[in-house]
Amino acid sequence: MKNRFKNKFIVPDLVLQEREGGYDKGRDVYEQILKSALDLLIDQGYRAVSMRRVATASGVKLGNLTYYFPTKEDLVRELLNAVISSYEIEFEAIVHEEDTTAIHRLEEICVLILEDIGTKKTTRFFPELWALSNHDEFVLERVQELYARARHPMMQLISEINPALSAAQCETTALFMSASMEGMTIFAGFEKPFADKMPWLERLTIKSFIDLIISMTPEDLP
Amino acid sequence: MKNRFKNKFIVPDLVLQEREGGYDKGRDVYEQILKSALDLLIDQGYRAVSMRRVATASGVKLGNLTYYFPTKEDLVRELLNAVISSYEIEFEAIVHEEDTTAIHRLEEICVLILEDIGTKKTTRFFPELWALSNHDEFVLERVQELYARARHPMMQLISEINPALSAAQCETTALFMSASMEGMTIFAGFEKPFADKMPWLERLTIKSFIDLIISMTPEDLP
DNA sequence: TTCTATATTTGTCAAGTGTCCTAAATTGGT
DNA sequence: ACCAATTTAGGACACTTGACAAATATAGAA
Repeated sequence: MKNRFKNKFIVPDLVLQEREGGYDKGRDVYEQILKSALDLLIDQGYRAVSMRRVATASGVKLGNLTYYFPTKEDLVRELLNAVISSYEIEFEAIVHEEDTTAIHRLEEICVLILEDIGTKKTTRFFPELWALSNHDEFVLERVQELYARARHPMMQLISEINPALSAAQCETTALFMSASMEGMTIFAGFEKPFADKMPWLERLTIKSFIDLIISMTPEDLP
Repeated sequence: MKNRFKNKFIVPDLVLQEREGGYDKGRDVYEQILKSALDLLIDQGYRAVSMRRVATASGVKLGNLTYYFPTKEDLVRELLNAVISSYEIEFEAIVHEEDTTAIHRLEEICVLILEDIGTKKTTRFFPELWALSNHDEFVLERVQELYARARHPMMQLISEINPALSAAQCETTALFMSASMEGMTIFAGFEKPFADKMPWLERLTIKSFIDLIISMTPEDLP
């Protein structure tokens, strides 16, 4: 339990891959640019993410911004990569906690995901990704890769809870669970109309997921 | 069953409220503009919906477009209204089918929603709405109003299946179900990586929903 | 036909967009 | 202090955007 809190504070909003050359100041500015771009995206949406706005928001001149990110596409891709990486690291941290029963761990994962959905960052960021992914192959692949990594620990636990299920069946079940939880972003995410109902949605989610996994027979799925 | 097909063909993509004055040709152009704007939104995303693109796509001069829609906001609001209205009409049609058991009707509603999610129009349109609703109060309210209408028939059937549940409990359960299904847009929607898995997601959805409703006790929710 | 409401065209405006280029300033190791 | 690599600043280009105005054309009832 303490670890969860720890993770929430340790994992930053952005995780950037180290550059090769460059001075120290350059890396600071690089990070500040992405941070400002993320703030802009979260607070005002993708429309507000223009080279000039990112420049002024990060206290950098436009010409200098194009030095770090020659094209807007470069900027956006690096931003998405950095943000998505932060989630991947967060999930990685959960996988390495092995203390209680499979059911309890699965419950913990669901709670963590659903509480993350209530976050401003997640509520604002992911719908933008979903919209972008409809017309941008790169975004689609990157997002689906993230979700695939999130499903992985769930699959293992599902298999552990109900060993009668095949790998494919566990995969489909994890997909169902993940999709089911993501959908709550729109209704009970940050400042959404049913944000106050999230605790009850969590209970329903866990109850129905556990019941489903336990009661599922190999005949229910191929 | 035949009615479902019938509805799919009868309900148009756009439902526009009748104007007061104006010539016949004016109404045709008005409709053509919204149709082109929708195509643009679906095929290329919200970024592509500019006054000029809509004008050329609909074969109308820019000046003439601003005659029908003085501002872009007017155009977008009318477009959303027209599209969302079409879904509301679709749901209205389902409510008035009263033939079989409550469980069977609930299953039918879920199947219809999930199959609609596989549609190109729905897969492309709603994520744009979700993203817009994060920074546009009008869009948020309009979308939530649509979902509220969609939950209404579900609530009634839930109450019929498990009469022990209170109205608030039915409401929360319907919210859970709706959110759960909407989330599948991102994974198994039109041309999404798991679009071929949709039939199995449907089975899991229905099984888990029915099991949840039946097994739920008044102590599970407030 | 005549006439008015309706529809259409053409052109313009200021503001914003992404991208590029060149010169200057700064950094940090030698 | 020197110097090359790195960072910054400023300006410019071609283009798109939303909004507006004035002139013209068309519809359809009188």
